[in-house]
Amino acid sequence: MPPKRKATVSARGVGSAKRLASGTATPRSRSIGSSDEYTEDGEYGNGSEADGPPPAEERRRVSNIQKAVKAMSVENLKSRGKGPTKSKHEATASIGFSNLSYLDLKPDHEKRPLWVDAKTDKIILENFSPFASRAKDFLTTIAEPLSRPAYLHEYRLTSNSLYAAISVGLEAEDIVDTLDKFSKTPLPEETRNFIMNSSKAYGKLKKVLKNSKYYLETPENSILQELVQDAVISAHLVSSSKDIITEKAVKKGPAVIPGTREAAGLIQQVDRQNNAQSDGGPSGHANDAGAGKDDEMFLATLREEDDDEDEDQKHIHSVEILRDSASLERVIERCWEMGYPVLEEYDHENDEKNATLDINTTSKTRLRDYQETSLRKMFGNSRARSGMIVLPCGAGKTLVGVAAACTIKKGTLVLCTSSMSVVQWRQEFLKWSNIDPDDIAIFTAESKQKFSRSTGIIVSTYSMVTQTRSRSYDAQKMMDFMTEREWGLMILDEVHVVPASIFRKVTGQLYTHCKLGLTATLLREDDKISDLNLLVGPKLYEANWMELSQQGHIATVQCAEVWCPMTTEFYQEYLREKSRKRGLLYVMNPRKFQACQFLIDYHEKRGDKTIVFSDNVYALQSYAKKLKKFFIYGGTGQVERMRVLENFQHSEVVNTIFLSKIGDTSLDLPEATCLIQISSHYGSRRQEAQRLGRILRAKRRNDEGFNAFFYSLVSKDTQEMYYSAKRQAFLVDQGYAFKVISHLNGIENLPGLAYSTAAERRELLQDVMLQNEESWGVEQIQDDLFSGRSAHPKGKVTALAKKGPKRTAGMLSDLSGAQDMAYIEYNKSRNKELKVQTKHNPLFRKIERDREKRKAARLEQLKEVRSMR
DNA sequence: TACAACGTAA
DNA sequence: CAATATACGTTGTA
Repeated sequence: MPPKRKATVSARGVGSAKRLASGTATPRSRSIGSSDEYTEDGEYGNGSEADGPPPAEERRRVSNIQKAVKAMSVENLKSRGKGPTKSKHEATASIGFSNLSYLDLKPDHEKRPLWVDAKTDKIILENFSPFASRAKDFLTTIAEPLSRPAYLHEYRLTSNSLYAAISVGLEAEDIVDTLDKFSKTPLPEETRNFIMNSSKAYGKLKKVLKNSKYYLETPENSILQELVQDAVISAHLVSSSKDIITEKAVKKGPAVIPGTREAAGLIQQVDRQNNAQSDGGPSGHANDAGAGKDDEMFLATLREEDDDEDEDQKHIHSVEILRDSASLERVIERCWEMGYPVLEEYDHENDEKNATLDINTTSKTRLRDYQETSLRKMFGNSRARSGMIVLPCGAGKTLVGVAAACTIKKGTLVLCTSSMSVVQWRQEFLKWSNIDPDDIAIFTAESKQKFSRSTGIIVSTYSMVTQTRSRSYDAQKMMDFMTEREWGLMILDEVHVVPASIFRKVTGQLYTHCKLGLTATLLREDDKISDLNLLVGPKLYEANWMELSQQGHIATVQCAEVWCPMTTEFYQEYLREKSRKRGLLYVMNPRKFQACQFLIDYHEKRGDKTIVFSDNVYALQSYAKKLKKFFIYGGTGQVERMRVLENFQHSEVVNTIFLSKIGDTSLDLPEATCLIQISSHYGSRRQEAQRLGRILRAKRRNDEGFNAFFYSLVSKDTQEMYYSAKRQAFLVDQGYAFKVISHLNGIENLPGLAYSTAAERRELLQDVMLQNEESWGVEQIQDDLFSGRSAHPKGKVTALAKKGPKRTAGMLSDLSGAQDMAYIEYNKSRNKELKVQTKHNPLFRKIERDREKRKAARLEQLKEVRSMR
């Protein structure tokens, strides 16, 4: 049995955060309140550097990388191993890898691109090696990419990644041999054993759906015997059928993915199989200078695979699992623990029971290389394998989904996060495939269609499917329709949301043979991301952002972090304030506002379309109002939203809009080319990546020398610095370099620069400081009004009560105030005022509700404690 | 339109 | 360190 290893998808952030912290790329001043950087008059402390990438910064970055590379050299490693403990520690900390000095180098190590560290199962790739591109293809197949910046890439071998490799058709021996070939040192024994042992049982155990029942299936009876003995597993099996069912196996042929060149008859069958393995990188290998004997040998190794038409697979043994999602999940998890990863495969070609859907990609549809590669991983051996495909925003995830559906040709279910993307998915299906519009239906609150024929596609949202409360009649009808049939494929858009407690129910509620998860950011800040392995399947493919942008599939982005010093007044208050208000202070920092104004002006003059993001609604509104730009946030009505977006895309006048986190996901604005972040949610890596994604599909990306811009405005010497480092971790792993700009050239000369006098700044500060208290005051007033009113009988309160809400509304618009007040401002109509008389104020109802909830929870706990005694 | 319920963050 | 508090966003239903 292989040693137990925890799947490590969620661990990726840890390493990168450490790397960032320990520095090298951009030196950061983290010293909150260090007075040497902060000058009294609020001027920029080190304003000597020029606009754009400061050369000094750049040089330091490069030299740091060279240092890191040097640190990996033989001499260094050898000497360090014998050196004092302290330097050993330094080495480990500064690069983030463990000491490799105990390894013996092969004589021709310089040509070989890999370091393999047996202790951490990490593999380090020297991306500057002539063989790097080949090694990369291989590594993405067998290991998890942890980080892929410019020079040193980091991968990790996990049981999960090996399992993915084996299920694509590689064999353990091939992996070991090839790894050894690329490695600078002889492959460590532990690593060799790990690969051989853990892959022994891989691909042997499958979860299959037959007649709306789930089974565990394997060709090796002994495995099943062992599993049935296990207490956990047997508890979740259908008790009546604990006996093992044995059947004859069915033979199958290879699959063809529509939309590929091969489907168009351009490539021979034989070549295809080789390509599937060796052509992993979209770049191809034509530009490999160092191609030589080694290459030939390497390619030969890879070609050998795939003749695993196993003759011994004559019988299949299976047991039935209980149907609820918890049981399914537990059984699969337990099998993993016992060393038998469960594969979910769908033999769609031989499925006679479910009707075949008439769908194909249109003749014009051509998949890009990387899309093809990802699909090959899914349809590796003529069956459809469940799993996840990770592609950056704007890289055509939808097309991958459509192509997958076209390959399986069975009833398909698409689940997305919002009803907006539901409509988009349907449009994409109609665009890329020849599906009959009658066969593709939408299931949302507004529209509950069905397809008329025996099978088809339904697009819906997660919340629609996982509704716990009562449903409308139509919705219930529709759910019944969906739960009682078997689906060939379920596409899970934005799959990173699935592990949430509610959404994970979908996998148990709906019968699907195969699941495909799509996402750009396989990240959550909690530890639930690894649950996806059990819920949908392994990660089949993850694209490299840098490579896609080099090939022009997504825009090239210049990322910059603009350091804005706090003004004296603001910083004093910042130091004094606790917690909540601090955030407001560093967002409203006048220097930040000026930087924002300057950048907007600069990019408008260049003809860019700019989006400004702010999480804080107060800041959003005051920035936008001061700069006279449009803004959209949660409280903005649907009509207003559409109007602003329409104008932004097509009008020459509207070149800048402000968005709250409403714009983080599923907003398609191909016009946008520049992005400024003024406030963001703590250290959310996912948010950062998704915001960057807004400009990746820029229409103009293929123009000569085109660059999109991504700015993060950060108030210097505040907590923001720390968060911003965390946020960037993911993008840095993807290879993005953040430049630090500490002075914007020419900002002093910008006409109409806001807050340029101390008086103005003081006024702003007062507004900001008042903001919280006033909003508190308003609450008090409402409380008074509310309690006063409710004391009176309904009819009597007329004039006085009517004045109440109006007065608060007036105060609010003056202060452009607290977030909760959006409600009042939008409810100025007479109707509302009358309603307020009879109804409790929503704010207080909510508070009351929450209080009750907490009380109930406490009582519940008390009861539990008592019953335990 | 209001409400309820939920997700996402450190 | 965990559970909690919080603000903002979303959805579907009445």
